Amino acid sequence: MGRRLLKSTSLKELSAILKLSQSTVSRVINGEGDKFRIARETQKRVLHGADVHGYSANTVARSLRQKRSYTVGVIVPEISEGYSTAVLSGIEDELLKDGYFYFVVSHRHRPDLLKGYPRMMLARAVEGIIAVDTAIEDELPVPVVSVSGHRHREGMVNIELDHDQAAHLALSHLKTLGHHRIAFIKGQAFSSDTNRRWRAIVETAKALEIAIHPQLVAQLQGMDPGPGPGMEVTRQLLQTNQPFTALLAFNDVTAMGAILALREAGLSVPKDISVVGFDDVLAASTYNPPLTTVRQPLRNMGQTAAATLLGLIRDETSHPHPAAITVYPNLVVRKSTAQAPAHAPHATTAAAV
Amino acid sequence: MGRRLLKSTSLKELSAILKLSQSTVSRVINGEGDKFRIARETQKRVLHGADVHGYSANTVARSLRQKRSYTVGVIVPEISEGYSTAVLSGIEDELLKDGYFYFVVSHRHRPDLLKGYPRMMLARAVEGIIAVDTAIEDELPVPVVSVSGHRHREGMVNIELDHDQAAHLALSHLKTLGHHRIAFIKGQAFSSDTNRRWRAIVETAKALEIAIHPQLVAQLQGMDPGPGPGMEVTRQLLQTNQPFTALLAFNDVTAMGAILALREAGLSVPKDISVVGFDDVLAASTYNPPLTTVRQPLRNMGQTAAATLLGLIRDETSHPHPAAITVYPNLVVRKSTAQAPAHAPHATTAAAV
DNA sequence: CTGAAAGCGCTTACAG
DNA sequence: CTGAAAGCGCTTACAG
Repeated sequence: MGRRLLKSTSLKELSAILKLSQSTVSRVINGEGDKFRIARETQKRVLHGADVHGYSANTVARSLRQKRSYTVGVIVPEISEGYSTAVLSGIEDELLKDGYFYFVVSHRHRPDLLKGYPRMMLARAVEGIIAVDTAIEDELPVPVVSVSGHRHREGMVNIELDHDQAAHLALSHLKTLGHHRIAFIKGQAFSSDTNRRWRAIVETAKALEIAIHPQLVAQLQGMDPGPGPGMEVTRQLLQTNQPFTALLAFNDVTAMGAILALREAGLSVPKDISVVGFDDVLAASTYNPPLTTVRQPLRNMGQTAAATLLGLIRDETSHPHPAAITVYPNLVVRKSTAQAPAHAPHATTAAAV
Repeated sequence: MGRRLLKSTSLKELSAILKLSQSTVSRVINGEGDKFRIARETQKRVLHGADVHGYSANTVARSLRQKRSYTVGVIVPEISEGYSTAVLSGIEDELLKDGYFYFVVSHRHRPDLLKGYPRMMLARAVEGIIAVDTAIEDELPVPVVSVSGHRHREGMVNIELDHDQAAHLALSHLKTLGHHRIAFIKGQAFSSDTNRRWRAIVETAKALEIAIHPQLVAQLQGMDPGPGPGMEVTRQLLQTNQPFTALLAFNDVTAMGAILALREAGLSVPKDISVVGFDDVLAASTYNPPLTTVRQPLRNMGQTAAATLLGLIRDETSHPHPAAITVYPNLVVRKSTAQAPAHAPHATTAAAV
């Protein structure tokens, strides 16, 4: 008999049973009994009655009246992917312990969804939004916290990695190992980290006196969140015949794709070419070879984002908030990097390894 | 100035502007203009006005009135893990195109959360629940669809893999390659697939005349969703000194852990030992070696679960529903399996590869 | 074809 | 200390 919602006792019914007004019952249920100096005896009766009749307030009605939903929206590029899900899991930790729930939506870089989802979430009365690696264009009437967003805007705080330090970690590691000719794979244009990170690399390279050869700089194309684009672009890098002994990838998944392409060309990682990833997703440590990577504290970034958002939601007085909260990377050295070979290797004909 | 919700145009305001009643505007907005034979001209005006003033119905008010929330709850063991996220992404596909949103919670096998989350979601007025690889104990007042749940219960439908076919795919592949001594890694006791899958393996092995050696059967321990437990248990398998040439892992992540342990023991995959995984998570194809695995159509399972749940929610008359919907696996042959060696190899001292 | 009005289940000024 | 009543923003019988 298709009933939709649990037909539970209503406030009206419960107060009728208890012969009290809805106001009184409501106040007790919400823990405001003492505040309104409701007789202890009455409070006991109410609590007991609620228990016996299985009463709990209808959150939809409450939301409508209070104009609060205890719900936030989270928008991510893609749900089945290491980066977003690590952040999500941090968000969940923080939100649920404060009684908040969240909706997740993934836009997959489709412009219509990017535009529409924030509105849809707003129509769902979310009290705030967390945008993970996605730029929110519209000005929103609720606080938004973005993780790696890089769009500074009034009332929006950004959780971001210290990209300068990240670049320094990666490049000085490579320099120490004797690498001079380093190839770079930049992120797709739509990824909000792409520009910021590349700028940090350029500056750090200058500071460390590492030359960046334009022919050794490539950029990821297409929306595929898998290793495909990294593989593709590495093949192209190889075809230019510009020698290099190390490769710095935009992220771990790309690094994995690069390794695949390198191996396909008969090159060994790390013996011939060292590869450095970025993120430290779960799969990085079990990859073969295990990836040397710049670790982003993704889960922690999620927790920070959620805690910050909750703070903004609660903060009625809207002090000026920090525009950004910086988190720090660290270098995880594993097996995909090694001492530079004496001579830069050349791709041979494809050979299985 | 802590305002919580978008102070957007209300129905009242919009109808005042258009000089129409709320009823008329509401009907047009909800696509019932023709049904109520509202003049086409009027409909145009309404739609245009809504567009101009950015009106969209407050879903909280609508929910309260209709007693529907257009929201479902999804409960998963772990959010940052390949299996759940693949299913989630299928769920999202299906739900959002029908205007439903979903809450996600992950219980991490904590009994208090397993018990509490369904209730919390109910208080949030979810119209149904999808349980991914988790057994729901309580009888719920809303439809429940479970993905790999294996708890048949009144009014609950289970999306499940054809485990017999899965076992057949894996074992006959191995048999064809000449493997006779096969090691098995069963899932953790808490995973709902564990028993069902193992039973299928035992029966299929009998049918194919493949002997199962008790000493070559191990089981995953602990909650760690990563490759650790697989590695651990493979080391133990190796220590028994029982020869084997192939290993069938409970899932891909475990297979990756097993390969790590095998390599650590100086064994080559697939030359010495063939390894078969299960699931075909994203990382399986880029692993080294790329994993031969029994593919579960995870995303499709998520879509099916969502579509089924939506059907149950809509179906006022509650016909008897099928208790289970079966989906089919297929074998993805990659590089972690090969012809069995003439003699079962022995682990040597650890050697880096 | 369109509208006036009730009511979903709460919370919260306002009053006493 | 407690209650009567308004109102959150919709949808939907009911009426014409």
